[in-house]
Amino acid sequence: MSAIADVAKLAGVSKATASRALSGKGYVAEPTRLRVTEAAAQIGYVASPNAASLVTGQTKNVGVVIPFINRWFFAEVLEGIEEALLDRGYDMTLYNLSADSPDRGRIFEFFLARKRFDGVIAVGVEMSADETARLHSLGKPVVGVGGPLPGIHTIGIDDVATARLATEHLLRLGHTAIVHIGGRQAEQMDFAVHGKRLTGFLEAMHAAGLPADGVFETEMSLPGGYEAGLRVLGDPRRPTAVFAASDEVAIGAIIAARQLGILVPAELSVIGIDGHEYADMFRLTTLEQHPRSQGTLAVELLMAEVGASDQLPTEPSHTLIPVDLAMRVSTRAPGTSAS
Amino acid sequence: MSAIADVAKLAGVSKATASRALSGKGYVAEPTRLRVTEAAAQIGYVASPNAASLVTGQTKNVGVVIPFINRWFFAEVLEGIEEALLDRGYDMTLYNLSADSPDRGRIFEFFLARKRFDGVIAVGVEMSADETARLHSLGKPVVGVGGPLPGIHTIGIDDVATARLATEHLLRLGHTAIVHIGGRQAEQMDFAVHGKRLTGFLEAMHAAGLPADGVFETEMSLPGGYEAGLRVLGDPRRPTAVFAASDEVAIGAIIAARQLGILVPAELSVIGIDGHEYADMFRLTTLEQHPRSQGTLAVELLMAEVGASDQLPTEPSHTLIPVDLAMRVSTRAPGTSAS
DNA sequence: ATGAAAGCGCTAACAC
DNA sequence: GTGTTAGCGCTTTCAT
Repeated sequence: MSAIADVAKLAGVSKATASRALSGKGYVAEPTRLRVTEAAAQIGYVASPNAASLVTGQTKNVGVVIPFINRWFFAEVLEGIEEALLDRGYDMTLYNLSADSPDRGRIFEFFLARKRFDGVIAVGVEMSADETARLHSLGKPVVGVGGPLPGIHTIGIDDVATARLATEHLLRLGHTAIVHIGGRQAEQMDFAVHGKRLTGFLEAMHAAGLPADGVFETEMSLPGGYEAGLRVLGDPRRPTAVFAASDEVAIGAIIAARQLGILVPAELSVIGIDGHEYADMFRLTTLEQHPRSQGTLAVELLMAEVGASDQLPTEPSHTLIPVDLAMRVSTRAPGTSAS
Repeated sequence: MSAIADVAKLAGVSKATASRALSGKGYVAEPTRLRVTEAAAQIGYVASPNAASLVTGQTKNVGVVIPFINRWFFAEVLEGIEEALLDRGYDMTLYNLSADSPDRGRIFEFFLARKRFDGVIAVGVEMSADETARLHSLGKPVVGVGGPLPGIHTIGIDDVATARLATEHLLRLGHTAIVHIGGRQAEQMDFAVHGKRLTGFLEAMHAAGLPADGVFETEMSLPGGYEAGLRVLGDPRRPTAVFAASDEVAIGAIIAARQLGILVPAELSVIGIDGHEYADMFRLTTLEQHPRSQGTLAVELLMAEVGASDQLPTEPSHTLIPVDLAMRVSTRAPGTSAS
């Protein structure tokens, strides 16, 4: 006998009434509702989401596709999503989609095709037209975090503008020997993040009439920043400031600087992008991009679409998260020491 | 019409045969099987796991309960689990169970009660007798990572022994002024990890006939290690070696050391526990505890139980992951400089 | 080796 | 307001 039948019997009502009482949908007399909820509590009844999904089509589950778990920005977005989802009674199913792994195909063709979710959040995943089409054909809403994606609602920062902002901050302090350490252009992340941040840097330098020949490529990670930092700063004609394409790269570079006996920020200003919680510790200036809130916002966007699935789809938009210079600014004018 | 009915019609067989052909269970003539799989491929058929679960009770989904996503050890375990699960065609549903948040109750009483999974992996979560009982009553296998849990299979490292090993390594190098930086005893993590690692330290110091009064408590994180590092190393009578209760604390301490102009490892040896991938960069000696493999192993254990659910339950065991001194040893004898 | 029919646990029409 | 009935899409006896 189905579980809800037990509840119904115990409360002396029909399954239908029990269902209505428990789900809050449809008319149920208050005393009846009470008897049912009590009966449910007594047996410890929890509805089988499978059975419910089968008939309603709603799964109370959201799929998240993400390329990394163990990278600060992504982990943070994930925590934001998870918390927001939990609040709404949703489960989160995680698909760790390594950039160009052979699993990518399987995830789209098999895992996602199972439609175990009411919607999908793609974090930092640039989907091909084919992939978005496939997702759309499932008839489930999709939102993206990280960059514009044709046909779906997305949020993210303006990478070019952010990079320009960071560079301009250094310029404003009087730095002229500025170097950019960024991800390798040959191994772009999705949404060409490496390229966009480089572009912003170049734009700012050109606008200031400065040569922009100080561009160093490395892996977009802490060890990558470290490695590049050693290269950049080992040279006696080293720059007075570094704009790193991510906080992780920036921190790696700072570690390298200290390794070489260079004081940060007294002898070298470093600025990154992310608003990393460790920035203070490393004396790092960073631009705040609120990864946690990006996760929360993505959930809100998705929920709006989940609820309004029968409405006309609104024009897909790309919402830009405002990026601001974090309070913990510790960059200095060149040659300046203590604050 | 149900999707499998479409496949069946296209292949000219009954739903039952189509199901058998697709699932591989039951007798199907080879040519028939072929016709069915082709038909399925043609329509792009993927079985609805909801409907299947409803009748089989199998969900092809595993729930993971974990206190942090954004901490290196946990993120790494998670990636290991996710990969192993994906290989087996399983989905992973994540429950981010913050230590003592009010959500904890909700997760056990509501989310987990929904039984959307064939099993649960609890990572670094010490469950109360009540909680394990509740989980058991769902009739789904559970395995734990991090410490022994009564009644279920678990894996983890021997925290006391590992801490002793780390301390002994420093003693063997000739250090006598050794300090322990660990998590606050008042805010234990689950499984009393802080306490156990402290115990191992004290045991080794006592065995060596040394006073063990150098114990500093802080938050078990990178900033925590930094803060404690400043305290410990600011004192002119500073130690020659630090045993940190985790790599994150160790790295924080090293950052503090460099901030204070102390060279690591030339002037200060630091040892941690985790086998953190960033250890090299920080010149950190660390004990390898293979977090990724712990995730993989947990999945293997769980799968064994999922498959053999009708067998007699084997006696729950706690498997100790061997911990070894990572190759990247850079600790030094006191007062020693370059290698 | 294949098909017909029952039913997993629930919700949604539709009657009353 | 409440009960009756008919499925949701699949797997699984049980016949054949």
